Amino acid sequence: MELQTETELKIVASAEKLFYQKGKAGTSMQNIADDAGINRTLLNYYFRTKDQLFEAVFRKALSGFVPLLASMFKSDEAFELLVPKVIHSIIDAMMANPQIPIFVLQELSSNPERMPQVLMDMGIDPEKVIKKGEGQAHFRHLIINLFSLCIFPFAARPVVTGLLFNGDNDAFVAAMHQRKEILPEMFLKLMSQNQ
Amino acid sequence: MELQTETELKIVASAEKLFYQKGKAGTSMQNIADDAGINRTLLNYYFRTKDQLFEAVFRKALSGFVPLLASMFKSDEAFELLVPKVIHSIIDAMMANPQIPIFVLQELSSNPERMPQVLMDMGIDPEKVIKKGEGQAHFRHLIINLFSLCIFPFAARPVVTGLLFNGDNDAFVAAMHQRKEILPEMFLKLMSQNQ
DNA sequence: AAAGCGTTTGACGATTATGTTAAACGCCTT
DNA sequence: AAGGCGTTTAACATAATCGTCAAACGCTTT
Repeated sequence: MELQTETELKIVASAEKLFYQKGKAGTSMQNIADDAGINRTLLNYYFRTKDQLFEAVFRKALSGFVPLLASMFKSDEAFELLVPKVIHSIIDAMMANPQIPIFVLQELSSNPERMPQVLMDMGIDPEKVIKKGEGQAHFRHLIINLFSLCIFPFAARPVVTGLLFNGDNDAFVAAMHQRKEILPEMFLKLMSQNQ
Repeated sequence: MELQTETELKIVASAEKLFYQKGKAGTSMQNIADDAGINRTLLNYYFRTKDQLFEAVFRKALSGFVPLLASMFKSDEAFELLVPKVIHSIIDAMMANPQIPIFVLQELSSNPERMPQVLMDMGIDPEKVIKKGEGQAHFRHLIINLFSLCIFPFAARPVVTGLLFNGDNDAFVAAMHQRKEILPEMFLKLMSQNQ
């Protein structure tokens, strides 16, 4: 890995901000350059093409979650102990970067052919994931539930805030903090249904 | 409402398909015209501008869910009776149009200032929604849970399919059908935790 | 057959986006 | 002070996008 120059960092920061907000096609190289306060040609100097710049941003966005997923599927801990930790980690990650889920999901939805590569990068073997859950009834649904409950509120943030919190963003944030404490209990209840 | 000509219907169909897939900025008028097999100028003839065409598509996308949400918040039925029905309706709606959640959420995330207008269109008064749930502990979290559990799997479809179903789309669909039966029970368990 | 009307088409103009190139700049080394 | 190297800049070439307009088309009405 090469050392990153200051301009390079500014570029990535602005590119993240704008790509997250308006998407790849909705953001021009000029937009990014303006936001970073630099000449547009510098983007090409450092990243060659828009595609490559986007790729860098996309990979960085993924890199924040890969360890979370990976730890989940590689750990030897029992589900009951693992779940509360995972919930905390995921929600904390979401609070830090609330725009990432929509960004990543939209990109993967547009280009689902990316998935195999993404799984590779994550170092996750789907076969093993499935094997790990063979003991637990409705294993797949439980995994889906776990991530749904943690991630969706952020993906649907404007709707949730508008509908349930009267547009009050602070209230939303507070609720998400509270959620970290409530969810594990709820989730374990939900797991036990078929035993 | 005016009667819709055949070309108009073709335009909307192609616009939906492409906007859903690649977003507003990622889709050109030419793309839509090509997909519809017509001359590009016709898009302007029928919808004046790209913005207006997009608006038509966005509203139509919303219109599929508005009644679901509205019925949820307007019904007099007890939560316990309402929930299973709502779960069925939402998942059925998702199966019919799996791309809509990402599309709508991405648009609302990019332009959250749309929310008030959207709520207006839905004929929903947030104040009343909140009042309705005052009796139930963690009311807001339960609402969030309900929609998370139903909608998120579709928003994250490529990830879910890749990670849990080995890329087998039919398996995903089957699991979502199964989910309609499983979720109500799970959810009601989850609700009862604080009583 | 001519006129009229809504629909469709091709061509145009203005704007914007991307990537390349060659020159300018700044700084460090010799 | 001169040369060298990485960085930054301005200008250019190419292609794509969007909206408009006037002409062509097709079908019905007179």
